[in-house]
Amino acid sequence: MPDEFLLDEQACFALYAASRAVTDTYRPLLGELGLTYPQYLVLLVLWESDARPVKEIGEALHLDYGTLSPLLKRLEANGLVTRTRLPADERTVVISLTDEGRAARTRAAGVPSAIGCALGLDETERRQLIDTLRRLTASAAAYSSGGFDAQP
Amino acid sequence: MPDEFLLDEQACFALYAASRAVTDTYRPLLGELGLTYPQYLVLLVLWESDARPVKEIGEALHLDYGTLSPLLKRLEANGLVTRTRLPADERTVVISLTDEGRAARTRAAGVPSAIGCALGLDETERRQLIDTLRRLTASAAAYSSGGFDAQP
DNA sequence: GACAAATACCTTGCGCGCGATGTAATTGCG
DNA sequence: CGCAATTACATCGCGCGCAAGGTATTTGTC
Repeated sequence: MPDEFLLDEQACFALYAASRAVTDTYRPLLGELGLTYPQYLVLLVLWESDARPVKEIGEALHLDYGTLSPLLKRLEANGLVTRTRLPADERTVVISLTDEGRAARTRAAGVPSAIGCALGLDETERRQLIDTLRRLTASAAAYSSGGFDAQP
Repeated sequence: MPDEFLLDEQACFALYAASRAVTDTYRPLLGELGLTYPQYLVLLVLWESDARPVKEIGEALHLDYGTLSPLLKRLEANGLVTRTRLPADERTVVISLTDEGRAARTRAAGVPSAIGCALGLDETERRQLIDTLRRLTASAAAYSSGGFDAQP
């Protein structure tokens, strides 16, 4: 049996390395738009459906307020989104795209295909990778908050 | 054709989310040992072969000096490694395990299997995931520094 | 209608991760 | 040999990512 501690045997390290390699690939592309990868993810969420409370963005991206609050302030400072308190509930802050935020989608038109090309996976592999990663994420999340595959 | 900008269609986001979910799973386990996940990775490298220059550790983990230098100082401050300049070449700093650093391997004995369980993948899936991620990482790295699958 | 609990968000602190810049030691080249 | 280029590492600044603690608003309960 191979050593459990061997770096190259570990799916976790492959995941960790791959994730950073992908971010590296995004960096020059998004840099031209003045965006980081997490900021781009927030825009993806808003391009799907605009004017969403911070909570919903956090749920979509699995990010908490501690990460999102300053990130959204930077997006606001860069003129891509606005932050408005909901009159019906003064606790919730709704994030909306500005004209420039919507225009950024056009400017980013080439990004998904460029990345798709850089990853070098065919459609079958891509589908299967997404499927495996989603089950892995769900399994890890269940383990982290429950001990095993238990209900809350 | 589905919207290229859809979050759930993107392998990159699945990767990003999975990577953080895995780190979340490690955190409580490594927290008991006073380690972070990147620090644990450095120890994995040293447990494989001790007394390595910073450069080699960086190559193994795909991390640069800007990340490693302060991280290794923290490991030193916590008594797990020593940092010694090589007499033959005063530029290179060799990182070596202390007794406590070697003992940490025993204390971490249960970590790999606990994580393996948390991920919920069978051996076939695990192998294939590692293989796909490695090819993806290599492809992304080639793209990032060369334009396409070119030689250096 | 008062008040405790819950909710939505913000701030602080710390550890990465990476680009940019700096420094000392070594190598290579004429 | 002399000196420029290279190498190995350190430092700084900034943006995450997350835990912990704080504030303001709303909801639920009596």
